[in-house]
Amino acid sequence: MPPGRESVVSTTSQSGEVPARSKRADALRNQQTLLAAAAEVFVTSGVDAPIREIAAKAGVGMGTIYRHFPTRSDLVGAVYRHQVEACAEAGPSLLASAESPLAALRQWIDLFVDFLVTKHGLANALQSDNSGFAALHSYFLDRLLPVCAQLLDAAVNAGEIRPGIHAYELMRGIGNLCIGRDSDPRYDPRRLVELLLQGLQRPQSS
Amino acid sequence: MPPGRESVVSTTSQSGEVPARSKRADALRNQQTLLAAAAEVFVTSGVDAPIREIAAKAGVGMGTIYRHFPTRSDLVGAVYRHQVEACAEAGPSLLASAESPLAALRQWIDLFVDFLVTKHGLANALQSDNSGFAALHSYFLDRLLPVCAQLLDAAVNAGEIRPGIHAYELMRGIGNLCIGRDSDPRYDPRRLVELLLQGLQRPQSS
Amino acid sequence: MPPGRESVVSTTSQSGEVPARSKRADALRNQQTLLAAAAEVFVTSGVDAPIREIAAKAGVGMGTIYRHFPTRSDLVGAVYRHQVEACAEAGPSLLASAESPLAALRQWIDLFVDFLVTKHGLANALQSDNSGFAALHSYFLDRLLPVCAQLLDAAVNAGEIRPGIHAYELMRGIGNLCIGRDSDPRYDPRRLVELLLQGLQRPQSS
Amino acid sequence: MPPGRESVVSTTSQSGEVPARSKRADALRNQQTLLAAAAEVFVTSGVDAPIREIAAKAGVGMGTIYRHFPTRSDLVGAVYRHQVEACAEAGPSLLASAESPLAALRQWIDLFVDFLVTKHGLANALQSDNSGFAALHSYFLDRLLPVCAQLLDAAVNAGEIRPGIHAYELMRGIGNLCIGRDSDPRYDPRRLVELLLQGLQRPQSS
DNA sequence: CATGAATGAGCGTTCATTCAT
DNA sequence: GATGAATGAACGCTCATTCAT
Repeated sequence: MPPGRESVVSTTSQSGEVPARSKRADALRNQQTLLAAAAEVFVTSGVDAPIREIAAKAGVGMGTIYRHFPTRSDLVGAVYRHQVEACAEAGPSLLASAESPLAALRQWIDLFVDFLVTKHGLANALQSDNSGFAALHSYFLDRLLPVCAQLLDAAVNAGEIRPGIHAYELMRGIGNLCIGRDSDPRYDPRRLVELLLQGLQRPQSS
Repeated sequence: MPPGRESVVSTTSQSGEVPARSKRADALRNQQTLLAAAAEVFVTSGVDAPIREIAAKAGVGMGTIYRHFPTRSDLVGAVYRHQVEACAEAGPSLLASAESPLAALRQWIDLFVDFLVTKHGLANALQSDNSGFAALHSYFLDRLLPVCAQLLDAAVNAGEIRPGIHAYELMRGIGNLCIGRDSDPRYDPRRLVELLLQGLQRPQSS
Repeated sequence: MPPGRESVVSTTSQSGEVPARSKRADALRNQQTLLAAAAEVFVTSGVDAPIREIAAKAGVGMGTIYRHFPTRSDLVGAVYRHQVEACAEAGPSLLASAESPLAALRQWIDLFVDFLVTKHGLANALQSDNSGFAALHSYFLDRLLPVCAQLLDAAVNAGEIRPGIHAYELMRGIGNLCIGRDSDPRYDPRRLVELLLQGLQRPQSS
Repeated sequence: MPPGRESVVSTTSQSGEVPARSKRADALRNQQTLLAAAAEVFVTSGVDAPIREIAAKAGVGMGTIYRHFPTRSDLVGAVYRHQVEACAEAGPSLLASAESPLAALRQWIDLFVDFLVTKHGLANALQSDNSGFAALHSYFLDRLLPVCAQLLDAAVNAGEIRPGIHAYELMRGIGNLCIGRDSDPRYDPRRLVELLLQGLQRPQSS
């Protein structure tokens, strides 16, 4: 039978699984090669890069990619899963360690932006209406939205920022701000994201 | 089926038009038809709509479009030129009439956002790395950047907003915020743009 | 680039239509080339032949085929239209000229079989559940079913054959009998079709 | 292509196997599972079903199927062997028990049609020019042709039907008539097969 | 000048078949 | 032997762009 096809969400498996089948070793190595290649291609050609290109870069057949990642977003999801996880996990711990909820939020957003800006076209894909990315979109939201919401709430409760903005809106705003040809010296997403944050801060007039 | 319509040549149109300079008139009317059609198509199918679709709507051949607008962005630019002009011209007059430079800036940005959000996919196109839109990008910048910069400077000089942001960055930020599936109830670009503005007003914080 | 495709041909064109647009001439010639090529390919590779193969044989791009015949069955239909028409038109005239309705039916079926057996895979396609052939199926039925029904009715009314069989069933039966690798010496569709006819004839016991 | 692999006909099959070598038991059980799975899949997806699907249903690897049944038709043949056998064996006994050779033939054909129409796509496959089915074709013919011929001869000798049709032709005709989308209410293969039979009975007409 | 027929690169996707484990 | 991962040919289809008419 097919081993597991639990796609996007949680292949991870950090529990010390025994490789049920030695076959797995090969396949796993292959997966790694694949993910590495895909990551590389994504950087240069964006997440919309032709499957063929990724396959070529990885030195495998296209079929192999389809086998491991039936959907493009499965692939994208897998490529960035670690970073998404890291981002998600960073939320609570930042909240615990930072000197204030707002500081935590700011640091977390920094991670998030880091993530987005280094991945060519990823932010773009997050808002694409392309159905192929539906799963990816969901995955991101499912995983990160609660984290962002928690940080936001904490900052609101601490009176550091005004209420009224939803985590979804904030994340998408940040995502959008990170869209664009990488490293245009005239446009620094971070500066704009920071403005957003300052716009959220307490005392405001009109 | 093709209703056999074959046989001799066609002697072309010798109805004795004596268009003094009808050439010119014709061409102009054609352009108008074209622009109207394109505008219409852009609304429904976005600015990436197939050339064919536009040509069909206009009732002209694709070649005609290519002749008048060698590049897709030439076409898009032409279609929205009026509005871009209006936006550009509104800058100085708002500055003159508004109660403060910041108010003028805010109103101007509102116009700009209006423009972007109502044009399906336009904001998207503005940041696309698709080479076909390079000229469009330039056009927008050439025309609107100085206006925005002027408003920005005025507001800075009036002490209403902090210095340090460049008009380019602001415009692109706003442009990016306007990207997205139209009218997702959970995401309102204006709210985020407003945050950006508020972020600019703060007397300095971090 | 296209080598030379400026063959000769003339397409005759008996009605003295003025060619609305000289363009038409080219396109028409192309259509002819296309139909000829398709016909040829259909013979050797069946009506399921890859579009590419047909395009190659015709010396045109695939797009050209798609333009002229958006659907595969459009192409097949076009290729065989003449023959279908001939078959359809033969019905009434055979009925008028043959010595009896049954004789007419028999002769008509002969034409029909002629048509089917010479077209590799056509009979097959007619019963395929492949959605691409839906239109083809309809076309055949629309055109030939009434003709067959008329002949059938006449023979029934003349008391030459028993009632009870529908034209659709008969046609499909004949179509099915004509399926198969062409010219297997051990299998002659005509013989079986003739048996079918004899089975229909009047006096029958059990 | 694969050299000679004409296994189709007689893959062992003795019933009372003593699994002297447990290997054997395993392999056999495997075969059974395989055949059961294939049969099931054939019903739902036709005999052209992807190998993968069958392998999945059987819970084995595709390689295993290829080992046991190098050719698709080997598999199809194996799946339906029992029924083919039953059909083959029914011939002589029907001949012995029926009230007349013709009655026997009719009943036998009924069995044959039963067999064909209940197997999704089987009739179709029997005449397919797909090389993968060549062996299947042979197998059917080898096994059933003599039976049919015997029945036919008997009926001819009894004066019940006209001579002149060969068993091969009759069988293929019947096979063809059974091709088609299952259970189209407008087309009943049996009715046409019956016509064929009646056509054979006539004391000579045309 | 306008037209739109033609081109063909490019993409996603499927699946028979092979072969390392 | 059994497995199923890998391969890649093959196909349908779309559309930007060119160019003969």
